Amino acid sequence: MDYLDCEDEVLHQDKIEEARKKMMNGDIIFDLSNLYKVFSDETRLRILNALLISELCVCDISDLLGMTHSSISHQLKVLREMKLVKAKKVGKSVYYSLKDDHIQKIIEIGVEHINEKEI
Amino acid sequence: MDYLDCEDEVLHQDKIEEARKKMMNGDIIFDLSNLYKVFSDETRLRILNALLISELCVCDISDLLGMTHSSISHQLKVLREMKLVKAKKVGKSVYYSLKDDHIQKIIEIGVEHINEKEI
DNA sequence: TAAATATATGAACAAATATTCATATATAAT
DNA sequence: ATTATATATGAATATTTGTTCATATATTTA
Repeated sequence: MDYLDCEDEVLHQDKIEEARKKMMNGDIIFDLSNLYKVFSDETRLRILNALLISELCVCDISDLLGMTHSSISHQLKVLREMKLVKAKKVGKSVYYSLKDDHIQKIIEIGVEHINEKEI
Repeated sequence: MDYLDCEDEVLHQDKIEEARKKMMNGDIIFDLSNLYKVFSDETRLRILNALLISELCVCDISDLLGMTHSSISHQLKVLREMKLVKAKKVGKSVYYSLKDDHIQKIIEIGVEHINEKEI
Protein backbone atom coordinates (compact mmCIF):
# COMPACT_ATOMS: atom_id res chain seq x y z
CA MET A 1 0.00 0.00 0.00
CA ASP A 2 1.74 3.13 -1.16
CA TYR A 3 -0.53 5.49 0.69
CA LEU A 4 1.70 4.97 3.70
CA ASP A 5 4.87 5.95 1.85
CA CYS A 6 4.82 9.71 2.29
CA GLU A 7 7.39 11.21 4.59
CA ASP A 8 5.99 12.69 7.76
CA GLU A 9 7.21 16.17 6.83
CA VAL A 10 5.10 16.11 3.70
CA LEU A 11 1.86 15.15 5.40
CA HIS A 12 -0.14 17.96 6.95
CA GLN A 13 -1.42 16.21 10.06
CA ASP A 14 -3.34 19.24 11.29
CA LYS A 15 -5.25 19.64 8.03
CA ILE A 16 -5.82 15.91 7.75
CA GLU A 17 -7.24 15.79 11.27
CA GLU A 18 -9.48 18.76 10.67
CA ALA A 19 -10.81 17.21 7.47
CA ARG A 20 -11.29 13.87 9.20
CA LYS A 21 -13.43 15.53 11.85
CA LYS A 22 -15.50 17.72 9.59
CA MET A 23 -16.13 15.33 6.71
CA MET A 24 -19.58 13.83 6.14
CA ASN A 25 -19.98 10.29 7.34
CA GLY A 26 -19.75 7.33 5.00
CA ASP A 27 -23.48 6.63 4.87
CA ILE A 28 -24.27 10.11 3.60
CA ILE A 29 -21.48 9.94 1.04
CA PHE A 30 -22.90 6.63 -0.12
CA ASP A 31 -26.44 8.01 -0.39
CA LEU A 32 -25.18 11.13 -2.16
CA SER A 33 -23.24 9.14 -4.73
CA ASN A 34 -26.35 7.10 -5.44
CA LEU A 35 -28.46 10.21 -5.80
CA TYR A 36 -26.08 11.82 -8.27
CA LYS A 37 -25.76 8.54 -10.13
CA VAL A 38 -29.40 9.02 -11.12
CA PHE A 39 -28.57 12.36 -12.70
CA SER A 40 -25.47 11.04 -14.42
CA ASP A 41 -27.37 9.29 -17.22
CA GLU A 42 -28.72 11.21 -20.21
CA THR A 43 -31.84 9.11 -20.55
CA ARG A 44 -32.83 9.61 -16.92
CA LEU A 45 -32.05 13.33 -17.14
CA ARG A 46 -34.26 13.64 -20.20
CA ILE A 47 -37.08 11.78 -18.45
CA LEU A 48 -36.80 14.05 -15.41
CA ASN A 49 -36.65 17.08 -17.66
CA ALA A 50 -39.81 15.98 -19.45
CA LEU A 51 -41.67 15.30 -16.20
CA LEU A 52 -40.60 18.72 -14.98
CA ILE A 53 -42.78 20.07 -17.78
CA SER A 54 -45.70 17.65 -17.75
CA GLU A 55 -47.10 14.46 -16.29
CA LEU A 56 -46.64 11.73 -18.90
CA CYS A 57 -47.38 8.05 -19.46
CA VAL A 58 -44.74 5.54 -20.52
CA CYS A 59 -45.87 5.70 -24.15
CA ASP A 60 -45.54 9.47 -24.16
CA ILE A 61 -42.01 9.32 -22.80
CA SER A 62 -40.99 6.59 -25.25
CA ASP A 63 -42.33 8.63 -28.12
CA LEU A 64 -40.77 11.85 -26.87
CA LEU A 65 -37.31 10.36 -26.39
CA GLY A 66 -37.48 7.96 -29.34
CA MET A 67 -36.65 4.97 -27.16
CA THR A 68 -38.23 1.59 -26.48
CA HIS A 69 -40.84 1.10 -23.78
CA SER A 70 -38.57 -1.42 -22.13
CA SER A 71 -35.66 0.94 -21.83
CA ILE A 72 -37.84 3.72 -20.49
CA SER A 73 -39.57 1.37 -18.09
CA HIS A 74 -36.26 0.17 -16.69
CA GLN A 75 -35.13 3.73 -16.07
CA LEU A 76 -38.48 4.67 -14.55
CA LYS A 77 -37.96 1.81 -12.12
CA VAL A 78 -34.65 3.34 -11.06
CA LEU A 79 -36.33 6.70 -10.61
CA ARG A 80 -39.13 5.11 -8.60
CA GLU A 81 -36.73 3.24 -6.36
CA MET A 82 -34.85 6.47 -5.71
CA LYS A 83 -38.23 8.07 -4.91
CA LEU A 84 -37.77 10.81 -7.45
CA VAL A 85 -40.97 10.06 -9.38
CA LYS A 86 -44.40 8.74 -8.53
CA ALA A 87 -46.64 6.53 -10.64
CA LYS A 88 -50.41 6.70 -11.02
CA LYS A 89 -52.18 3.88 -12.81
CA VAL A 90 -55.21 4.76 -14.94
CA GLY A 91 -56.58 1.91 -17.00
CA LYS A 92 -53.79 0.30 -18.93
CA SER A 93 -51.61 3.39 -18.71
CA VAL A 94 -49.29 4.49 -15.93
CA TYR A 95 -48.77 8.21 -15.47
CA TYR A 96 -45.51 9.44 -14.05
CA SER A 97 -44.78 12.73 -12.35
CA LEU A 98 -42.05 14.20 -10.16
CA LYS A 99 -42.18 13.55 -6.46
CA ASP A 100 -40.58 16.75 -5.19
CA ASP A 101 -38.89 19.93 -6.24
CA HIS A 102 -35.32 19.16 -5.25
CA ILE A 103 -35.00 17.69 -8.70
CA GLN A 104 -35.55 21.09 -10.28
CA LYS A 105 -33.06 22.72 -7.92
CA ILE A 106 -30.39 20.12 -8.56
CA ILE A 107 -30.73 20.51 -12.30
CA GLU A 108 -30.79 24.31 -12.06
CA ILE A 109 -27.53 24.50 -10.13
CA GLY A 110 -25.91 22.11 -12.57
CA VAL A 111 -26.98 24.26 -15.51
CA GLU A 112 -25.73 27.36 -13.71
CA HIS A 113 -22.35 25.74 -13.20
CA ILE A 114 -22.09 24.69 -16.83
CA ASN A 115 -23.05 28.11 -18.15
CA GLU A 116 -20.45 29.84 -16.02
CA LYS A 117 -17.76 27.41 -17.15
CA GLU A 118 -18.40 28.37 -20.77
CA ILE A 119 -17.21 31.92 -20.22
CA MET B 1 -38.89 -0.59 -32.42
CA ASP B 2 -41.73 -0.82 -29.98
CA TYR B 3 -41.79 2.87 -29.17
CA LEU B 4 -44.03 3.28 -32.19
CA ASP B 5 -46.54 0.70 -31.01
CA CYS B 6 -48.78 2.83 -28.83
CA GLU B 7 -52.24 3.60 -30.12
CA ASP B 8 -52.82 7.20 -31.02
CA GLU B 9 -55.52 7.56 -28.37
CA VAL B 10 -53.03 6.68 -25.67
CA LEU B 11 -50.41 9.23 -26.66
CA HIS B 12 -50.89 12.77 -25.39
CA GLN B 13 -49.71 14.71 -28.41
CA ASP B 14 -50.27 18.09 -26.78
CA LYS B 15 -48.18 17.23 -23.73
CA ILE B 16 -45.51 15.59 -25.86
CA GLU B 17 -45.26 18.69 -28.06
CA GLU B 18 -45.07 20.99 -25.09
CA ALA B 19 -42.31 18.89 -23.52
CA ARG B 20 -40.47 18.72 -26.84
CA LYS B 21 -40.47 22.51 -27.06
CA LYS B 22 -39.51 23.26 -23.48
CA MET B 23 -36.89 20.58 -22.89
CA MET B 24 -33.24 21.49 -22.59
CA ASN B 25 -31.18 20.81 -25.67
CA GLY B 26 -29.05 17.72 -26.06
CA ASP B 27 -25.72 19.44 -25.47
CA ILE B 28 -26.77 20.72 -22.07
CA ILE B 29 -28.17 17.32 -21.11
CA PHE B 30 -24.85 15.80 -22.12
CA ASP B 31 -22.83 18.30 -20.11
CA LEU B 32 -25.13 17.89 -17.13
CA SER B 33 -24.83 14.13 -17.15
CA ASN B 34 -21.05 14.45 -17.20
CA LEU B 35 -21.10 16.91 -14.34
CA TYR B 36 -23.24 14.68 -12.14
CA LYS B 37 -21.12 11.68 -13.10
CA VAL B 38 -18.30 13.33 -11.16
CA PHE B 39 -20.46 13.40 -8.04
CA SER B 40 -21.67 9.84 -8.53
CA ASP B 41 -18.48 8.24 -7.23
CA GLU B 42 -17.77 7.93 -3.51
CA THR B 43 -14.04 8.50 -3.85
CA ARG B 44 -14.49 11.72 -5.80
CA LEU B 45 -17.18 12.91 -3.39
CA ARG B 46 -14.86 12.28 -0.46
CA ILE B 47 -12.05 14.18 -2.18
CA LEU B 48 -14.36 17.10 -2.90
CA ASN B 49 -15.65 16.99 0.65
CA ALA B 50 -12.09 17.09 2.02
CA LEU B 51 -11.09 19.99 -0.24
CA LEU B 52 -14.21 21.82 0.89
CA ILE B 53 -12.57 21.87 4.33
CA SER B 54 -8.92 22.41 3.46
CA GLU B 55 -6.37 22.64 0.68
CA LEU B 56 -4.48 19.33 0.59
CA CYS B 57 -1.65 17.62 -1.26
CA VAL B 58 -1.98 14.19 -2.86
CA CYS B 59 -0.27 12.51 0.10
CA ASP B 60 -2.72 14.13 2.51
CA ILE B 61 -5.70 12.93 0.53
CA SER B 62 -4.30 9.41 0.18
CA ASP B 63 -3.71 9.25 3.92
CA LEU B 64 -7.10 10.74 4.74
CA LEU B 65 -9.04 8.36 2.53
CA GLY B 66 -6.78 5.34 3.06
CA MET B 67 -6.28 4.87 -0.66
CA THR B 68 -3.27 4.59 -2.97
CA HIS B 69 -1.63 7.66 -4.51
CA SER B 70 -2.35 6.25 -7.92
CA SER B 71 -6.04 5.90 -7.34
CA ILE B 72 -6.29 9.39 -5.88
CA SER B 73 -4.21 10.83 -8.67
CA HIS B 74 -6.44 9.29 -11.31
CA GLN B 75 -9.53 10.77 -9.69
CA LEU B 76 -7.86 14.15 -9.28
CA LYS B 77 -7.24 14.09 -12.99
CA VAL B 78 -10.97 13.64 -13.60
CA LEU B 79 -11.71 16.52 -11.25
CA ARG B 80 -9.12 18.70 -12.98
CA GLU B 81 -10.48 17.90 -16.42
CA MET B 82 -13.96 18.81 -15.22
CA LYS B 83 -12.47 22.04 -13.85
CA LEU B 84 -13.76 21.41 -10.37
CA VAL B 85 -10.35 21.59 -8.68
CA LYS B 86 -7.14 23.51 -9.27
CA ALA B 87 -3.59 22.32 -8.66
CA LYS B 88 -0.65 24.31 -7.30
CA LYS B 89 2.81 22.77 -7.44
CA VAL B 90 5.20 23.51 -4.57
CA GLY B 91 8.43 21.55 -4.63
CA LYS B 92 7.67 17.90 -5.09
CA SER B 93 4.13 18.29 -3.77
CA VAL B 94 0.99 19.35 -5.59
CA TYR B 95 -1.66 21.14 -3.59
CA TYR B 96 -5.27 20.81 -4.63
CA SER B 97 -8.17 23.10 -3.84
CA LEU B 98 -11.71 23.68 -5.11
CA LYS B 99 -12.17 25.90 -8.11
CA ASP B 100 -15.60 27.37 -7.28
CA ASP B 101 -18.47 27.22 -4.87
CA HIS B 102 -21.04 25.48 -7.00
CA ILE B 103 -19.57 22.30 -5.63
CA GLN B 104 -20.68 23.18 -2.14
CA LYS B 105 -24.16 24.10 -3.35
CA ILE B 106 -24.58 20.90 -5.33
CA ILE B 107 -23.58 18.80 -2.34
CA GLU B 108 -25.78 20.80 0.02
CA ILE B 109 -28.91 20.30 -2.05
CA GLY B 110 -28.17 16.61 -2.34
CA VAL B 111 -27.82 16.30 1.42
CA GLU B 112 -31.03 18.26 1.91
CA HIS B 113 -32.85 15.88 -0.41
CA ILE B 114 -31.52 12.81 1.37
CA ASN B 115 -32.40 14.12 4.81
CA GLU B 116 -35.97 14.87 3.80
CA LYS B 117 -36.37 11.42 2.28
CA GLU B 118 -35.47 9.81 5.61
CA ILE B 119 -38.60 11.19 7.27
C1' DT C 1 -63.50 -15.96 -22.57
C1' DA C 2 -60.08 -14.69 -25.93
C1' DA C 3 -57.31 -11.25 -28.06
C1' DA C 4 -55.03 -6.91 -27.87
C1' DT C 5 -52.63 -3.26 -25.46
C1' DA C 6 -49.63 -0.87 -21.82
C1' DT C 7 -46.29 -1.66 -18.72
C1' DA C 8 -42.85 -4.33 -16.05
C1' DT C 9 -38.95 -7.24 -15.51
C1' DG C 10 -35.25 -11.08 -15.69
C1' DA C 11 -31.33 -12.41 -18.36
C1' DA C 12 -27.84 -11.60 -21.78
C1' DC C 13 -24.76 -8.57 -23.91
C1' DA C 14 -22.03 -4.47 -24.64
C1' DA C 15 -20.04 -0.41 -23.05
C1' DA C 16 -18.22 2.42 -19.41
C1' DT C 17 -15.43 2.99 -15.38
C1' DA C 18 -12.58 2.47 -10.81
C1' DT C 19 -8.64 0.39 -9.07
C1' DT C 20 -4.24 -1.90 -9.44
C1' DC C 21 0.22 -2.52 -11.29
C1' DA C 22 4.10 -1.03 -13.63
C1' DT C 23 6.47 2.69 -15.05
C1' DA C 24 7.50 7.58 -16.17
C1' DT C 25 8.51 12.37 -14.86
C1' DA C 26 9.88 16.13 -11.97
C1' DT C 27 11.95 17.94 -8.00
C1' DA C 28 14.91 17.64 -3.92
C1' DA C 29 18.55 15.77 -1.25
C1' DT C 30 22.95 13.46 -0.84
C1' DA D 1 25.50 12.93 -10.84
C1' DT D 2 22.95 9.68 -8.26
C1' DT D 3 19.35 8.45 -5.32
C1' DA D 4 14.97 9.16 -3.17
C1' DT D 5 10.43 11.16 -3.10
C1' DA D 6 5.82 13.02 -4.88
C1' DT D 7 2.89 12.77 -8.47
C1' DA D 8 1.12 11.27 -12.99
C1' DT D 9 -0.37 8.00 -16.30
C1' DG D 10 -0.99 3.90 -19.67
C1' DA D 11 -2.58 -0.75 -19.70
C1' DA D 12 -4.96 -4.60 -17.63
C1' DT D 13 -8.60 -6.28 -14.82
C1' DA D 14 -12.88 -6.41 -12.45
C1' DT D 15 -17.15 -4.40 -11.68
C1' DT D 16 -21.01 -1.70 -12.79
C1' DT D 17 -24.52 -0.30 -15.74
C1' DG D 18 -27.70 0.74 -19.99
C1' DT D 19 -30.08 -1.43 -23.62
C1' DT D 20 -32.12 -5.29 -25.95
C1' DC D 21 -34.73 -9.39 -26.18
C1' DA D 22 -38.00 -12.44 -24.51
C1' DT D 23 -41.59 -12.95 -21.59
C1' DA D 24 -44.87 -11.89 -17.81
C1' DT D 25 -48.74 -9.25 -15.78
C1' DA D 26 -52.69 -6.31 -15.74
C1' DT D 27 -56.39 -4.09 -17.98
C1' DT D 28 -59.50 -3.27 -21.72
C1' DT D 29 -62.12 -4.59 -25.75
C1' DA D 30 -64.34 -7.76 -28.87
